[in-house]
Amino acid sequence: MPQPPQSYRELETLITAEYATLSKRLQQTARFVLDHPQEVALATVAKIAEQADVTPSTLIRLANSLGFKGFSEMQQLFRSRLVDELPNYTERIRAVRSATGETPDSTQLLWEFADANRAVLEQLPSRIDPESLEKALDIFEKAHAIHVMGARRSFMVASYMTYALAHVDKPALLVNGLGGMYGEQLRAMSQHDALLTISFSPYAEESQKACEDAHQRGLPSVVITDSNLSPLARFADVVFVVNEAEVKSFRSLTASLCLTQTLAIALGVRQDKKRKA
Amino acid sequence: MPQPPQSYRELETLITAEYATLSKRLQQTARFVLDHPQEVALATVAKIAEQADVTPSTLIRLANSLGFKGFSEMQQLFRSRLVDELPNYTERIRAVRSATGETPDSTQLLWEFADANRAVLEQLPSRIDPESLEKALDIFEKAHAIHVMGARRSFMVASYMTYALAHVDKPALLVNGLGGMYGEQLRAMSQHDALLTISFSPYAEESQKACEDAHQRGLPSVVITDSNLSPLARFADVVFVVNEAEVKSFRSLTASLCLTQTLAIALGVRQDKKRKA
DNA sequence: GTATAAATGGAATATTTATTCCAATCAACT
DNA sequence: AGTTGATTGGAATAAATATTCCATTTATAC
Repeated sequence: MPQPPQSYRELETLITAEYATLSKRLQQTARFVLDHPQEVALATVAKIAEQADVTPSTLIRLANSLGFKGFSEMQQLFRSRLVDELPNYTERIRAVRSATGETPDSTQLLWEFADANRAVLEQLPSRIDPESLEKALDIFEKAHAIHVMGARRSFMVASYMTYALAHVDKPALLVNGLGGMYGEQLRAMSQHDALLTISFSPYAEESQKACEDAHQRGLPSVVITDSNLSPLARFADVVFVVNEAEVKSFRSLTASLCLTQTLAIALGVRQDKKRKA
Repeated sequence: MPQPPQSYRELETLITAEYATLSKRLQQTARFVLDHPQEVALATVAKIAEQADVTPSTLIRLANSLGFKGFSEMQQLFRSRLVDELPNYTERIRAVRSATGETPDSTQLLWEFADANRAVLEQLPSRIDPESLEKALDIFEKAHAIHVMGARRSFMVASYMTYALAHVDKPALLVNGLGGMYGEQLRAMSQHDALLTISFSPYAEESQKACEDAHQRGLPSVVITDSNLSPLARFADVVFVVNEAEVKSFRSLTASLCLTQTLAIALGVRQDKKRKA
């Protein structure tokens, strides 16, 4: 291997090509460096090795087996990539936009979506009331099981929440309406459970119904929606209002997802603490 | 000078403010570091000193006189600037974090998630190859119907994509494995269809199988995954590698969602154009 | 199963890089 | 011009970081 790559892109290609011929540890390492180029660019061998869960020697060996004289030489390529790619974000959007004129070509769309979602995420945490967060977590913690309801566009968020809750060992049930059994699934909620409903305009009939149902039966209920005036708001014990991004009249769900993810993991953290105590 | 700046922006302000009070050599050095932040982030003291036409000691002295313990500490700020473009934001996170007792853990988590996802979205568009985007759209446009496959964590993305495609009038089928019928659903793909698979480590068996299946039957196939070395990559006609955010070992799906959303809507735009023509 | 080669981890070492310190220089004031 | 105090350069030292080497483990072939 006398000819080391001269650019990051060449390096990427080389690693992909040679991957199969590498040993187990070297594969693990190769994979890590490709997946965390930023880390590799700036950290020390020891730090990177620790994060990749290998020994420093292995990193050196990887560099050597790719034709470099040592790790430092390889690191240079990762650094050059950082510098080359350093984008002034808004400038690049403008560049993409003007280069394509009026036509909404796919790359420009991608920039716009990414930017819109990014902006939404920037605002989200300061717009969520910390007390509401804690209150919602109280409800979830006390509940035996959490039923999660979301129809149409919101279904995805509900399904993700159910998945995440399961991963922090919280019994969670997705109200999916399979076989037209929304009613049956809702009736299955016990007095010790809680309901989380995600619903955006135009608020699906089923979601409203679920929320009202829980309210009448005295079940604790948390709602994620898009306005304080949402029909679901008045039935809930805790309401989260999230502002979603919109591009070309397509609304995204990034903020809601970020919030549900936080709820799930914060719940996990709480449960952990409680168990230890 | 007991309080060193915590972010690049703060540093910038401090240097500007203190500039007049600095000695001649220190002014020269300060000017250089502000004008060549990239250089300062990556080079060694000796190299920077040479370029700035001062001695290494001077650089150390500058760092010290700005409140840093040493040059390395100051360099960290230049590096962080290289990595994330919005020092304002990370500064706010640090503020939330350091306000001990006042802020509940859940709020801090929310800030961290929002930030991690934001950072990912910032990088996404420049890491997605425009050609791949166009190629994927070609495939989708030609396909009679698009089958969307995603298991476990990726299920949500698949389900969203199916929803979005339906909304741009593209026939889409979610391979959901309901009733254990993955095999049956996959066999139902016709020669004129296409497959979109979303899969992340640890790659679900079913997703790998779906992808391989399509490959063997000669169906066009697009994959969204987390590494060039993903087992699904070699079976696909187009591969999108997305870097997802990770907080407390919980991975998010923001980037994948943003990409799928873009694909769906870009497809919608294309179809619109074609219809008009 | 045993022998042989390849791969691995980790401590020892070499190298690079940052920092300190002091003598020399420069500037300000008497 | 001479004295004092701050500033500067550069060599000496300390710290950090990368690399090498070898004993041990793991895989491979017989």
